[in-house]
Amino acid sequence: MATLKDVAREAGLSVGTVSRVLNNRGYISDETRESVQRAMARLNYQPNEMARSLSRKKSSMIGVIVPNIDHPYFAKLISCLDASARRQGYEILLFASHGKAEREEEYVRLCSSNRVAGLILCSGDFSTTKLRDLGLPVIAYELFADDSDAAMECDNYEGGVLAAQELIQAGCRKILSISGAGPVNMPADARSEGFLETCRASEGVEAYNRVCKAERIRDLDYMPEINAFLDEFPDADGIFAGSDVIAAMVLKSLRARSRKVPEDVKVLGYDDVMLAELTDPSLTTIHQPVAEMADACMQFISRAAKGESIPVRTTFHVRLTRRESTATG
Amino acid sequence: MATLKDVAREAGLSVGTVSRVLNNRGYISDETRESVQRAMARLNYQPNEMARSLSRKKSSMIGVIVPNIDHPYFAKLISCLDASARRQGYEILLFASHGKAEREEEYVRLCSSNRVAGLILCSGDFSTTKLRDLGLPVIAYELFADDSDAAMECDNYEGGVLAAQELIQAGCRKILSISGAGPVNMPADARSEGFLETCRASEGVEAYNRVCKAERIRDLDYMPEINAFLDEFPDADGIFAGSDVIAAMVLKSLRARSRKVPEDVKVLGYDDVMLAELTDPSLTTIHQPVAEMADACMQFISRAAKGESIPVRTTFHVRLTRRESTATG
DNA sequence: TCAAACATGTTAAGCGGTTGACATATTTCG
DNA sequence: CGAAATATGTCAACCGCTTAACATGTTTGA
Repeated sequence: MATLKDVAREAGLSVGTVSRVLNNRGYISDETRESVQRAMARLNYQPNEMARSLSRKKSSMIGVIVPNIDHPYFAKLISCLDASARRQGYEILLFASHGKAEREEEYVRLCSSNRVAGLILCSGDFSTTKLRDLGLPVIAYELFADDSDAAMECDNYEGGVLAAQELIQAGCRKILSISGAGPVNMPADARSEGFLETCRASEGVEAYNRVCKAERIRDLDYMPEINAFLDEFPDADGIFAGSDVIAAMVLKSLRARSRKVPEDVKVLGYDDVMLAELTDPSLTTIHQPVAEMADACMQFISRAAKGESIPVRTTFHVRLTRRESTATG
Repeated sequence: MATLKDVAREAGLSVGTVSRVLNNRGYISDETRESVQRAMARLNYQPNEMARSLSRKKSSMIGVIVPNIDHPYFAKLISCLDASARRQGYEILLFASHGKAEREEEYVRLCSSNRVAGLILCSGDFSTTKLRDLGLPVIAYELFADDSDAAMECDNYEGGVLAAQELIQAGCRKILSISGAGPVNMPADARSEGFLETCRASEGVEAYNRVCKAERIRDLDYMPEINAFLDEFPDADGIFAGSDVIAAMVLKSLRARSRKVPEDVKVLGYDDVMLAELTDPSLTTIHQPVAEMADACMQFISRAAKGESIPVRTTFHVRLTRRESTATG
């Protein structure tokens, strides 16, 4: 594979000049620039990014650690991160922790070893981890990490409140919240808080809370627990699910119980992923502005790389997207 | 950030010895090994992978190019690739082409620039591209690339045949195939071939074929075309969808038309992703052994890296997973 | 006309780790 | 006992690119 030196020889110029063309630095005549570009084309030259990164002491990769790639929410998030990354000239180095703390740590180490330009953590609890030592911008996406450079969140409490209001307005009086806890505390836990507090503040509304086991994030098999919860509350007339995936499974479980949605019981999801439109009935859900959040992550990393300071915490509003699963009348 | 030299100084040893410990090479006493490890721990040393890669002229990253990360099938594929990659000590550098040829080329270039250890192409048509020049193992996953080191496929024709047999056995006589073409020719096109040929070889069965526009892969919004196709064939009693996503949308469209599945019309998907279990009715679908295929990809890259030769084409069987959408009686 | 600005070259150090050549000890064991 | 195996050190080249320092021209323009 051709090197800078080869290109310089081919173009009859010095490596310095060729490097200047490559990096758009210093004075270069159009003529020289073109001559260099032609030489590069002739040799099919591809600059060695490893060497450049080594020299610059920073790569153009962004580490992304999620619990599960296969989960529609994270798939959507990764997709948005990818789009924003490309726009800023970054690439994505992807890792799935499957909710295991030791993997999360290992992947952080790996990213650090690869001298990524930034790290986006979407999995785990780093509230006690010394992330500052890494010497690179770290963004905590919907998780606790006191030591991160920036926390990126939705207003989860608000989401819970919106969900509760919707169900109550739709006439539900015995409401069950089924959330899929992470293996650790996370901002998303505030959803059920907001939800339950709103329910409890409401006259004549009973609200219950059930949480699926943390390890479900690995294979997304929430069904056994959902079935158990629905057995426990066979007469609930409103269900708030912690994600659209859980909501879809709730629909399935209710179907098996011949309970009609939304007639007998209303269901509300969270995330607003494609799945929410494809279920029958389609899911009313709390929409998270994932694309905007992903873009903000990348912008922040880009700015942090330039030495600019970035907000320590950024919170986005969520909104309710109404579909069939909470329809009335 | 500490370097090898720092570690050597800290441990009172030479860089050569430390490097030997790091790479598990040559003679090292347990005592020295531990002393080095302690020094590394004290300094919180993280080997610089850029430098190692530069030296070794190869990174431990695998480039993966897919059309769309958000598509459940590709999300599943990426998830499996990630799992296998980690097992072999590789990381994943991920790119979404959104079906655009110029991006595919750019990403191949980027991977090459990053000197990835291998490249897995799951998007595009590289049948005329000179991939050999890249000097790295390239795997064509369900796409045409004559110049790749290995083609990884399912028996798509078989999938079409299985689908046709299922619908015909279930009593369908006017059958429509709706596939989501890629922007280019791809092995998956054989699905509808196998399907149509099987239908046409069957007495009294009418079969039609409709293809969604290529660019739908970008936003996965197949609905307008699905609606048009179902308007065109309002009395079809069997529908074979090119993916579970399309099948789920077909279900939705049929629902709006008050056509009961499976009573009035049977629907069959492809891929067997989580979505297939969550729709109502759940989807009979053609199961692809994605995990096995992903693992084979990584194994091959690993072997190719050792200079071993790998099969130029590997084809996996598919199988039918029967659920509610084709139930009879 | 003369200092900037422009254009290019040469040289060399540095990024951090790998690797091989070669030198020296000390152990081990047949 | 002496050769082989073990254990470590020194040194230097190399991977491919960046960058700064410094030199040397050629244009420009006030």
